Amino acid sequence: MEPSARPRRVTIVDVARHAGVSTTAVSKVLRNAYGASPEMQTKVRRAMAELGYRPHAGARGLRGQTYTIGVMLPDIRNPFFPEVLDGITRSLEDTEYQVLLGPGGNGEKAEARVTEAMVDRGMDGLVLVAPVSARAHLERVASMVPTVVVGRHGSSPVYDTVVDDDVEGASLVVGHLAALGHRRIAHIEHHETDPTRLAEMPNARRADGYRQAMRAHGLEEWIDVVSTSYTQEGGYRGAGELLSRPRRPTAVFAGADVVAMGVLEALAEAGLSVPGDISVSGYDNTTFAAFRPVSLTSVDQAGTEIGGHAARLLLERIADRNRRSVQVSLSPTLVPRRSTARPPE
Amino acid sequence: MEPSARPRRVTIVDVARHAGVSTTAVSKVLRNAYGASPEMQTKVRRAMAELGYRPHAGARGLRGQTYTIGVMLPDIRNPFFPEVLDGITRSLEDTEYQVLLGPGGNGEKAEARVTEAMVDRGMDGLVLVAPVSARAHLERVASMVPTVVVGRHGSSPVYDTVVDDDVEGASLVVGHLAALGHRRIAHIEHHETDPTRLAEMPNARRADGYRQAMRAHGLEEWIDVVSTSYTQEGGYRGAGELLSRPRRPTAVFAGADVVAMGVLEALAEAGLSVPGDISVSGYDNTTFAAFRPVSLTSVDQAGTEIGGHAARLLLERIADRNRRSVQVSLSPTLVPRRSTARPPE
DNA sequence: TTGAAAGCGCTAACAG
DNA sequence: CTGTTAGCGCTTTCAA
Repeated sequence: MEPSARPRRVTIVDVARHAGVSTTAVSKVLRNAYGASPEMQTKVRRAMAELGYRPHAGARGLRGQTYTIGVMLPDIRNPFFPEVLDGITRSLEDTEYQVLLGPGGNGEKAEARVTEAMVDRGMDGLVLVAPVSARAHLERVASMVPTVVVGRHGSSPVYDTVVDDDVEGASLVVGHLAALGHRRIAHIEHHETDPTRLAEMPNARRADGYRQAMRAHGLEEWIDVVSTSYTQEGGYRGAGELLSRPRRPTAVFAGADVVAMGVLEALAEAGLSVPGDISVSGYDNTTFAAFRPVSLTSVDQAGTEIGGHAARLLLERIADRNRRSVQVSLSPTLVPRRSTARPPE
Repeated sequence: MEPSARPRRVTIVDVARHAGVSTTAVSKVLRNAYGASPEMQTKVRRAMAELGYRPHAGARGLRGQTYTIGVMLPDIRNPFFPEVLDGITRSLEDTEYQVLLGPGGNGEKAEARVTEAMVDRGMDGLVLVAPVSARAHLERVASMVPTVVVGRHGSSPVYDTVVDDDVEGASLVVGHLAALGHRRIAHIEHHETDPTRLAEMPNARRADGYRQAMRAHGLEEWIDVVSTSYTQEGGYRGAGELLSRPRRPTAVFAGADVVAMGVLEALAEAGLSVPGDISVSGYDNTTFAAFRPVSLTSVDQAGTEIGGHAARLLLERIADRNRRSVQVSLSPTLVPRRSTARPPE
């Protein structure tokens, strides 16, 4: 292993020479393009194999495609996103496309940097997962490269969307708690100020769904929403606020599993038992929700399927850039666990 | 937003014409290369800004660099890796380099696909996190592009390594449990067959460290290692096996936090309390280890620093490809929580 | 069906 | 310090 041994890459020219054909021929075989006889095909393929040829994606991208799909994840830490990613990679593993991830970093600037970088690298298509960027930016990106937006409501003519029905998810939780006999059901939401995002972000939909469901169950007088953030700390603060109410809620619907963890922390400190004194539900059905000591009731979003749909839509759009935009909405399911039970007498 | 409005990209030629200079001049400014007067600089920069010019990474890569760093993560789900990633991106956010992730997918074939893809895309440097591939493959990759391997012991002349001292980590756990009064301390390890990997993989080091520490504490007669896998299910099976021993251990050192979750599951089913009946320790100090209902004693690996070192080493190696390889080893710390306590009388 | 030649956007080597 | 020129590896006309 000589550190200085840096052999020149095998190029299409080498393959052509080795096979005794033109570079054009090699290119055609490479792309499965029309106009290469079976004998030509086998000849070229043999040469490629013998030389260990690998096409240079950057060079291909200069004229054609890079065979690269970029996936922007806002937060690698959120255990829900890997599911989506799995769905995407699985749908793409039998294609020539390679998936590369961009760390979105939860902020408009970080997202802009990553999306620009992906465009600059000539990616053939983009999947943006739960982006927080302004819609104008999303549309600008989508106007340059085929794009599918995941986990954000609202439709655009230039990109496709895949979402899970957050209103329904919230309704499942409220329904579950109401059926157990709870009336004083509170909700902790992620605070959102930006007016355009307000309608499109899942967190806002969950809060809306909560309100709607409470009304549907005749519990409007108990509607109680605390605005913090979708973090453990947000859950902790939110729970603190709820515990200071004159009439405490008997159930807390946290907008995300991490939020629920903060709630559990606060309840434990206050000496309250779950679900004995208070029931708690999360959202996302993340890995740790299933862990024995946690056992958190949550809403499952079928991440794999979301990713699968996103990949399919993207391939379609790459094939036909002018086709009409599509919106896919999937239904969540409730996963009841030991953190929810009948309210105390 | 016309779906069909696809304006031609602004190129270096446009910038040159707009600024009234040569393309070479623009290229020099772009790269902060030597040989451009201050006036030239400002003129060109203005033109770039006015036209909204963005360099095409693929085209740049054809002659020079792509300004892209590829990071291969074996398993996005493992909450330890995001830490490493943070360290990398943070060290790189003030540079021109963009970080893109490749989903390694935990398998030699998947890893090969991703590393090849990164090489094909002309990436300037690679960080391979906890790769399972054969060393020969790692060296082949490293011989083509500057590479840093993270979380794998053993040194190579062609790539740098950054590891956390797993032997010491295991020793911390055993020391902690021994100090609490435990003697019958068992360990659940990840089963490893491949002989070359055996010496290099962190899991093997942890098991070794466990054995060494047990001896150092005069507890060799209680050495008890169960080989399963670093998964929740592996922990469940491992615990089941340990519970069937004639003399049950009073403490279980799981080689990873997920493994510990499986252990907790099995103990709960057996009606045993933690830490009342049995103490449990994990490894990695993942996010959920800190969650209130979990509160798992674990070993923290300073992932951010690991990532930071990896990025630094990579930049150094990109600057000087023939410099001697470097091995960095960091020290772990123990994070005691409520899952460990004195053994029952 | 095949191949020659031009060119994608940029950098490097070289002259001026 | 500046500009001209020749590629990088591939795809795409366009003739043959």
